[in-house]
Amino acid sequence: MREFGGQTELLSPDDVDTAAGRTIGAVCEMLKPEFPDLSISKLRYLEDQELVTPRRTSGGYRLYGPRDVERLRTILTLQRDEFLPLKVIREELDAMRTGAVASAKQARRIKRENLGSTDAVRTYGVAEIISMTGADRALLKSLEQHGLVSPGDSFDDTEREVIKAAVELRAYGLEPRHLRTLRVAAEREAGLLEQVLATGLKSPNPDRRQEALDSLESLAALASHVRHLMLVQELRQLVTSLPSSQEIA
Amino acid sequence: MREFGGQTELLSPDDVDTAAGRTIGAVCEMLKPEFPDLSISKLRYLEDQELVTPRRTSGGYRLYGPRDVERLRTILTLQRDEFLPLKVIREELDAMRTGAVASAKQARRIKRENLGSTDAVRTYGVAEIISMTGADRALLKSLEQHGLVSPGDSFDDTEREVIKAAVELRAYGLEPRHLRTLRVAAEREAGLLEQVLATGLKSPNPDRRQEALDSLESLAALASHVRHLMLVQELRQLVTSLPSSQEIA
DNA sequence: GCAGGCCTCAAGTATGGCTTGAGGGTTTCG
DNA sequence: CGAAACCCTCAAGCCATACTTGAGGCCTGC
Repeated sequence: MREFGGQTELLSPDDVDTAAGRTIGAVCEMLKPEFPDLSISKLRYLEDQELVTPRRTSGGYRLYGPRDVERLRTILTLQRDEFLPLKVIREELDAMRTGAVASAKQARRIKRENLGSTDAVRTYGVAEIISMTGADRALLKSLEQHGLVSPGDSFDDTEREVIKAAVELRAYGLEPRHLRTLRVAAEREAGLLEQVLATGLKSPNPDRRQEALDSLESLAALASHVRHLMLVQELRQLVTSLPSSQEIA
Repeated sequence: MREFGGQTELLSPDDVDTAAGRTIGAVCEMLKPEFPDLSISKLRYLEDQELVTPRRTSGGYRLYGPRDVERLRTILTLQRDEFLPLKVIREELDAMRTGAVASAKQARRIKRENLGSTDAVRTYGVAEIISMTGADRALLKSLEQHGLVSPGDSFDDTEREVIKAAVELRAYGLEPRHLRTLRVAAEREAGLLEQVLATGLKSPNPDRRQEALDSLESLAALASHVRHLMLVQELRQLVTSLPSSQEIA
């Protein structure tokens, strides 16, 4: 009873006897605290939908290894927190090299926003953008001066979003000059990614370029994810170091 | 025929005659290019679900003002790109002061991850984390040295995510030392936000503190959104400045 | 060797997100 | 003023997604 050559799975003290994998019931129990409405039938359903494919015993019992469990966790999180339909989850998970990654969402977002065929770029005039976003001329000017939107009197969809956000941020007292920080950060991040893929991106071979481009999307998604996590950590620390934040519980 | 005292709406040359608002059919036509499966009945349905509430003519016709249209755009985008159910879209939109914002998603994410009651913090040991993420000891050490995870032999959920991402990033050649950039960026961003809310966060008055905390979430969401947009801009620029990226179209 | 757990497969259910249709008023434009 | 085009409400229907239930039966471990 140990004939799996696969991964020796580095047993931690408390799962020595589950080294072969867990049964469906065990997995269900295990994940229930985190996902209370998980059920055995749901686990079976997820397999039916090809979201996980646990090994089987010779008798036909499902055996979930640590990776399967981890993948399940990802799936259930994506479903619960991001509301992604199972079909989309499957696609995104399949699209990534390793089955892991909870940053799948970011990837899709960047993909859609990035090189989406240059023809679909609607632009807006000043008056139009003002009525759409609630900005005023001074704000536009200021955003332009701080490099958050490109100079000129026409704006694309991304810029419209930036402006909309800037309007809201101003309500909190954040001015365009504060936002420069964000721009600088983005520049650095882009630089980092470019550096990694520089050779591929500049290759005269279109296939290699396309490949580098695809990687760029994955990389950007992952990097964004990490940065998001870092921010969360920072904020948490900031918050927990407050006087007494007890009486809200 | 001009008796709406509401907003004078800064007419741009091409919508002088729609200053009073657009009829349902006009709105539908207008948004169709962007959202091809939009229909009149869907627009009515969205009102039924209380996602938009256009004004009415005395005869009962719906009249959509620019803000309504913008809100619709937000709703439809959230639905199409983020797969959010209408109920959630409504809640998030309602929760924001201004009806605008496409960064609603980020807000939810940060909210959930942030101060989520300190008791639910499962932690993982080294062996466990290695089997879950596929990391090795050297990577863990390196992440620790570069400040991406806290020192010690136990990891929380956020750290698990960071490690998982780091494993993937390494496959692209990005090492922990590169990721320091991200950490620094996050620190600055957090600093920025703290600065804005400093007084509120340190207030002895719990109500004010809670208020500041709520603001912090909104702010973090908006800032993340802006930073994301900046990154997209950078990447787009990076990509379009390539040799000839034509033959993919 | 049997209790408790697991298997498949087919059918049923709940919810979300619309569409359709009947019956009837409103606007616009010549 | 009148007709064509457009819009209204409300009730019912429809389709997909995401499961659950149940019948009939095999697996595994004490």
